[in-house]
Amino acid sequence: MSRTANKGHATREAILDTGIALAREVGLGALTIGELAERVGMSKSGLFAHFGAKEELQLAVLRAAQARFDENVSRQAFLAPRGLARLRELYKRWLGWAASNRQPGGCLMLAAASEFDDRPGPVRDYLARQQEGWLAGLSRTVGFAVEAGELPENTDTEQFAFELFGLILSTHHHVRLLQDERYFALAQAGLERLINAAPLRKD
Amino acid sequence: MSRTANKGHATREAILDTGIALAREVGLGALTIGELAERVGMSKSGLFAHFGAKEELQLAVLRAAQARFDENVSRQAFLAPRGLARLRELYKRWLGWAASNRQPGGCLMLAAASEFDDRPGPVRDYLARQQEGWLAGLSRTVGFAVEAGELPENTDTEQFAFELFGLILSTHHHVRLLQDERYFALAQAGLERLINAAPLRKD
DNA sequence: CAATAAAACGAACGGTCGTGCTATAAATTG
DNA sequence: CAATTTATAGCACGACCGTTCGTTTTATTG
Repeated sequence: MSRTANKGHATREAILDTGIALAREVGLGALTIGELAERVGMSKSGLFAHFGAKEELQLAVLRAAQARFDENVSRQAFLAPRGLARLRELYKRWLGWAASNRQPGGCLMLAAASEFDDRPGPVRDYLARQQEGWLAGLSRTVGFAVEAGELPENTDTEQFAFELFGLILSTHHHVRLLQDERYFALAQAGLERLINAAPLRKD
Repeated sequence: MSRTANKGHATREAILDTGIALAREVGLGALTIGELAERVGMSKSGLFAHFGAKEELQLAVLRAAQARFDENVSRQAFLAPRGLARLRELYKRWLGWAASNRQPGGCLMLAAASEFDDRPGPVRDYLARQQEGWLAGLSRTVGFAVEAGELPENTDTEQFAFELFGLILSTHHHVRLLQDERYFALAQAGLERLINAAPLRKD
């Protein structure tokens, strides 16, 4: 028996697919097994058996969402050459992912982080670890632009990444809450200002 | 009978006080009447009678939190003279309010906005209207610094406010999720960069 | 095809949810 | 103090929660 070709794996994938969508709508904490089972078209207990606990379902949904993010944002952006080109591509795809109003719910990871940042446990731990990794990757991407001579030698890459993250968050917040796509232009202007007046190390 | 000296008003205030704290911990959507009643020390139905509906309780909690925010941030900052002094004071108090790890839960309005930005209804409407007002006030505060000659004449005040908001959000996100107060320094550096390299209007 | 393992189901559990209703206790008023 | 309004409590409701368990259906294997 191959590891991926069994029935269980297939339905599990379908559950996670719908689970991501549902969690986006109601929040990861408010995701309920009954509602999810109904959307998938199976019984509550049948679905439950795949995870054994609500928390495991939440973690599985987060991991699945993370995988989709990596595919659509990180991996695609890494096809662009190191430097500003890659940074711009990453920012563009990240913005589209996080703040797109196309489908309801915005970015699941951002919403979950806001929801769980005060609830100790595996979910919070997962989100924190993932955030650390993402921030480190961002700094590295900025660093490549420095190495390429496209940003000042003494650019503070961590500060740059921190502010870049703020631009994404502000766009996410305003686009989603105020339903005004005009804020995408401000996000773009913010990136250009970061590039043209990059934060420098103090030393 | 005076309007404020009756018993009902007093307990209602106590309920909202505890309600803010509880909503910070579990989220506004997950705030339950039973748990809140227990914390306040009264019966579920007794508490419920004050609001008549869960949604009214949520709105009342939000309004109460808003009032506290206005007192501690806006009103205090407006004691400083117009210009960069007021802007810095506002930023400092805002940061302290939103990202302080002193008491659990962070900023209720930010958390609620993230939670309800996809759930149409009175709560969402309230948050959106409040956000519009706050953003307009921010722009005005930046504008005073322009009028005072402390920022370039053609400063884009909306862009400035948008990016300022991003710095707060990024600090909130990182301080709360990663439990690292080091990010307050990045927030400060971000403000200085905004002031020293302010975004300019394109025209 | 038969034997076996995996997956899904249905019913039930103790709890908690928001929300009525009715009665009692407390505060306010004349 | 008595009358009356206001605030609180108690109880019950239907609905849904996460979880368990035994059974039945469906896949996989030899």
